[in-house]
Amino acid sequence: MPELPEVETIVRDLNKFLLSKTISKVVVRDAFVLRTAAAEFIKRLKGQTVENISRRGKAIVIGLASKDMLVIQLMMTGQLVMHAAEDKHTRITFIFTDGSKLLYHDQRRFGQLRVVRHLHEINYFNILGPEPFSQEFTPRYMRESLKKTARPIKNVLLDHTFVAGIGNIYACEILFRSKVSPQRSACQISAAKADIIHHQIVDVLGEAIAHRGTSFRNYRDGSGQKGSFSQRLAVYGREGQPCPRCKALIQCISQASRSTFYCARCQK
DNA sequence: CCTAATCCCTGTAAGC
DNA sequence: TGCTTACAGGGATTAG
Repeated sequence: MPELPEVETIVRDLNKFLLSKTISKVVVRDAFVLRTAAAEFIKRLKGQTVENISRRGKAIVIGLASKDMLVIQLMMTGQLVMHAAEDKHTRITFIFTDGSKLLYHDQRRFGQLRVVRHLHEINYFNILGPEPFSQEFTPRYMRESLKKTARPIKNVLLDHTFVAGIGNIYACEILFRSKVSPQRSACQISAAKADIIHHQIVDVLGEAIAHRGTSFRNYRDGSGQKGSFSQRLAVYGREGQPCPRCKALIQCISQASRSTFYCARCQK
């Protein structure tokens, strides 16, 4: 379940391994993850040199010499790894002219890989909100956005049209550190609290990137290694364990068809 | 327009 | 032991 910090870690790894490499061969072992014809996908990648690698939201964007872009959305169980062995979950293998390989693994096949000329060909990029680390994502934007809706704050954080890149794990952790209940209606949150949540969004995501992400189940970085932020999770996956702040037991509830972990005593 | 619910997929774990 | 069922959740789509 890669969220922004995990995808950012992978992109930084790929920038070390992949830049300037030329694709000599693409092996499509499972065309389902392409959602388009394999022949066209292969044709547009073969012989192309990687010019740049970036991230937008939870999507990986690989710029090619042809000015086409390979867009990869890992969704829940997608992995993009160098120096790994192929197995039954290997859906696509990219082979480079220097003999190295990049594997796309995906246990549950929710991920998608597409080659496009412009990002707006993929609807995801058209509706995506600001990047948390961008100048657009200001405390003012945060306050104004929360005023507009009565939805629970947890659901708003998960809404990628509001801000890009936050998933279930970090939404829980951000609200814990902000001492705000995930069930609190967004429009009832004070300006001061909105500022705190804004600050925690930037802080938690930044700290998670510094720890190379969170490996809860499937996530692995570009080298197949786990991220260490998992050890710093205060509430996620900790139902029934004592709150690190007040020792009350962490609760698990369902919101927007996702599990929410929180401390009912110190998150108000 | 806004929001909630449902679906996609498969490995793992819990329950009978 | 072995089968069945529930669950994990990013994002598109459908329903209300």
